[in-house]
Amino acid sequence: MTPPNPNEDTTAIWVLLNLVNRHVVGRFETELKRAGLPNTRWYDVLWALERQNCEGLRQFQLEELSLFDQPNLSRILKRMVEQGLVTQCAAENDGRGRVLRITDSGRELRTQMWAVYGGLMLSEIEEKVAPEHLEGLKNGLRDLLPEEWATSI
Amino acid sequence: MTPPNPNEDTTAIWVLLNLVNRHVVGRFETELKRAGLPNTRWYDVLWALERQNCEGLRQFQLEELSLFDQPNLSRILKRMVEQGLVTQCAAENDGRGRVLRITDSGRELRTQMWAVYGGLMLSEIEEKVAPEHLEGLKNGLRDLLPEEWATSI
DNA sequence: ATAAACTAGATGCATATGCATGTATCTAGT
DNA sequence: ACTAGATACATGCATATGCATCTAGTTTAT
Repeated sequence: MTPPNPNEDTTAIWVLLNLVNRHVVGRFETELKRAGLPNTRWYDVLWALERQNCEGLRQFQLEELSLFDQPNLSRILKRMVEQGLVTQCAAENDGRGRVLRITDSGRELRTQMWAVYGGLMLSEIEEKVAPEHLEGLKNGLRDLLPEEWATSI
Repeated sequence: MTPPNPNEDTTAIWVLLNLVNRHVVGRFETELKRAGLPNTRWYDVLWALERQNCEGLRQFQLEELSLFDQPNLSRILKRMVEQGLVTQCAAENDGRGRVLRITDSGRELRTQMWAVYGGLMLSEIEEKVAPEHLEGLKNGLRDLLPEEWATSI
């Protein structure tokens, strides 16, 4: 009837995943907010667009790269456009589509954010994980993703 | 000015943590919802209370064990009480306090949920993590938590 | 004994998220 | 050319979350 019970390691990992996510993401959000900066999701958008430079990204492509679902991304972008961080132009060969590009002001904001964001990656991750756990952590996390995703990281 | 850049491993771990959390937690929520059951947070509350049996837990103690912040827990409990899963009695020696206990109906729901929840722990975690990554994953995740927390898992 | 500081928990409000649906455009089959 | 179905994106709505604040009760210091 009920499935066999998960073992201790499995339980520990599930609990740890939840705690770690809450704690680490929480630290990022708190510090960004304290610095008067937008949250990590905005950073991800800015960075994804900055990497594309002037070529830009279609909205559905950005969606695949980000953790947003489609309606949510749509709204976030609206606000980012309002704040002049991102431009949204009609796509050339698809009347439905929008091409997204980062603006200079968006680039500037991302750089500002990186000072905090990058610093947190150092202090909350790089300095914390013991070298002997590094590979296992990285590969173990990859194991947890569907194969389509894991290969790209 | 800007801090030194995090290395590749650090970046990979940060990205993976986010992806894994979204994917794995998402699977749990989806499957629970599909089965017409409440979400993982409710499960955590029920399980924490069931382990205490008739002794019960104060609300602030439950808060420490759970991922809720205080106002949010307060509201969740209200709904769980309304649905007869949990009782909230005045604490004996503290006029401000409430003692929480799980009801029979709460126990029953938790058991039902476990059929899905435990099964997902097996299929999404136990079957996925390669044995050689297990220790590194577990300990690496522990490394990421503040010391006060990590010892108890 | 009493005021100040603290703790437990509740509530209001602004924002975020998830999901269903809507609209416009595109593609394919006939 | 025309219709059926798919795709890109937007919007509405119900719920969840985070944060500030409120109330009631408790502890501490004088």
